[in-house]
Amino acid sequence: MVTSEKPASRPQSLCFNVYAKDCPTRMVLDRLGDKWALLVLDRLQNDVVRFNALKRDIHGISQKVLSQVLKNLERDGLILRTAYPTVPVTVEYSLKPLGTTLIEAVSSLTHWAETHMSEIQAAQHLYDASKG
Amino acid sequence: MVTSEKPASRPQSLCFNVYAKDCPTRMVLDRLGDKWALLVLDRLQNDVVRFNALKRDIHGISQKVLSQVLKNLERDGLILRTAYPTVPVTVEYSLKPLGTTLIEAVSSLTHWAETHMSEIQAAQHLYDASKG
DNA sequence: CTGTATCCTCATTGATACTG
DNA sequence: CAGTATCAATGAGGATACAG
Repeated sequence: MVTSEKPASRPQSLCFNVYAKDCPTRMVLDRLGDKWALLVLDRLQNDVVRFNALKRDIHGISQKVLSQVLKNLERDGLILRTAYPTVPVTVEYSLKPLGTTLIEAVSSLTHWAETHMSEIQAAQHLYDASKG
Repeated sequence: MVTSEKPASRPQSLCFNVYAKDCPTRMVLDRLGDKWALLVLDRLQNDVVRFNALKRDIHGISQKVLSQVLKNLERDGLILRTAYPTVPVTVEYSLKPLGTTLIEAVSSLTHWAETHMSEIQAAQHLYDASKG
């Protein structure tokens, strides 16, 4: 796609180049865009949790999606997967330090959400009322 | 779905109840999950921009998606749409204060991304090498 | 210029069944 | 218990054409 080029006049506030596919911002947002990933990270924040416990706690997630999410998070170095050779096998997931720092960064966003949610809802009602 | 109930032992770090559909965190993440919305907000951070300028600057976005995104952001009270009755019509989009605060909150995430991206990539390479 | 409408494709997801 | 495999359905998103 685009390799560089954006209106040159203003500072690159979000990212060196938000249009580049390899932009860090894009990647983090993709990760957050996965609505389940963050719930998994959150659930692991203070606990070591097994696969089925995650599935049970994060209500609504399917087995397939959970295993996908876990694989991605593990690949990113955010969580640790530990398998014990019991019968049947036991697998535990836990947060790595990198995952911990991400959760901490995210909390500023959640704080924003809690603070401004009422404003957003008010704006939505206003908008809906005026537009039909 | 689930109305309450989650392992009660640990603090509700992310949200009062991440399983509830009306959880603020969910909503903000949904908004961020829309990969284009943030690019639009970013582009508006210091400028007032017209529709086609946005379309041109945010390379790869389609007309349809751009208009959807703009409508959502306007509905949320994050941006302001101003139409001038010229011929042909002129429409300008700008950031409202609420949108500005969101962008600021997001910047902590982008900072995390820039700081830790190399660690993630290293982890990915390690993972790919070990798993084939 | 600023959109809306339509069609179409492709990726994500859920459900289900099966394996080590 | 902890996944993988397969299939069907749903919907987001692109391309294109058209309208105010």
